[in-house]
Amino acid sequence: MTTDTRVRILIAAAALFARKGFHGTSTREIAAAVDVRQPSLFHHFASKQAILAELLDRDLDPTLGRLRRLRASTPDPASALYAYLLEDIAELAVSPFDARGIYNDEVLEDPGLRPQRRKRRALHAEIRELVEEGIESGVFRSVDPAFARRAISGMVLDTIWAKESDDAGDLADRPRQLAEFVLRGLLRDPAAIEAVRQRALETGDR
Amino acid sequence: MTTDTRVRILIAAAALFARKGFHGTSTREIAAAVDVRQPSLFHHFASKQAILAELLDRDLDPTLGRLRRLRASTPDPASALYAYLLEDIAELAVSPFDARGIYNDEVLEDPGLRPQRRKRRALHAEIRELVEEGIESGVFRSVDPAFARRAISGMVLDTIWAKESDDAGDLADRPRQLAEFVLRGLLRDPAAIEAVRQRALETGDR
DNA sequence: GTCTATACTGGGATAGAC
DNA sequence: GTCTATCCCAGTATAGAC
Repeated sequence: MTTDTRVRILIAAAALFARKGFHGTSTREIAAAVDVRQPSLFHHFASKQAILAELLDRDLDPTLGRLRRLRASTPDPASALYAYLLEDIAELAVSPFDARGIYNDEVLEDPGLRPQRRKRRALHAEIRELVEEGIESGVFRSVDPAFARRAISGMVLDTIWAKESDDAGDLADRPRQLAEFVLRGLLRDPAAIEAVRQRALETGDR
Repeated sequence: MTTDTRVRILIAAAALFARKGFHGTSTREIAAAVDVRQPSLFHHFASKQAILAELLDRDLDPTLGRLRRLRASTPDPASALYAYLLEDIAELAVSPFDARGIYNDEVLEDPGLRPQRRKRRALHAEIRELVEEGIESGVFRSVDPAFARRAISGMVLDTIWAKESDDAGDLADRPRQLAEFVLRGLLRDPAAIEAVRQRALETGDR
């Protein structure tokens, strides 16, 4: 018994969205990739947009959950951020759904994707709060939290684009590299990074 | 005498591409924004893609030029990178052409945009080399240069997205914040950042 | 250099049989 | 749950008058 057609549609659509964008991908292409006829898609999803909505949900929901859990269980904002970045990048790397095409902000603008847009905002707010906590407690430099949040999102996004790029480098080490880079940019005392990583790994492992 | 229609098309198209993406923007919308009929566009540009191509050229050519000039005139890679980031972000902020929509990699894949794709690769290569030089000379930590290049691109891209966002923070200070963040992530000795900034400003000012 | 009219294509989605 | 057939619209681009 092969994988659920519904899931195969999601996987194929995600891959195509990543390569050609949402608008640049036709339902016919998705259908061809799944090896069904184009109208069959509409038995599983009400619309092309509904496919995207489910992809977004399947990425945003667990990500938001992870971050909130980490924030609750890890008092130190620096370690929480470090652990979040590790987990997020690692998760993106192993997910069957290629996330590279679903966060082009243009597409999230559509009124039909309001719930997803709200979740994404919530995620951004959580990260931003984490940065603010770090600044208030004095561990982070006093950067503009909005800027830091954007820088982090941009790096994460662009890092996952490296999935199959030619100049990808050592992919397995990417989560750590990213977390390290971000924390170094934020920490008032970069030497503290060893301790931060240590605490982050402790919380992550249990 | 109002601005050249050709230029007004470029400005309007860039703004729409930024908001809705290339595929998500129709030539009708562009025409409406310029207040001409849709077929009139084709007097100025051979195709919709040609509009995008020119936008890319107008951004890539000067950017690549600036970076190469800086590399030639600034022996210290750390300062060169700092100066480049300052200039690049500042330039993006004042450009009449909104650059946010033109670098969705999906769209650069089209065979018709090969020249632009090549230029972009060249730009990436230059940045990567800058990072490599910094590592070889011992000023930068030994990060994966491909990763660093991606992180930088991602941050720049996402930073310009902040142009009119609600949580934009202090926009005027963004170039410095970005350059500082990146250099802190790279420098082996973060305390050296003062000297790096100093040298960068000297080269930039003349 | 801009217009109107229109050709042509491809895309999303539905109807209804099996 | 998948198929064939088909509708309908939106999109790019061209022709040719002014």
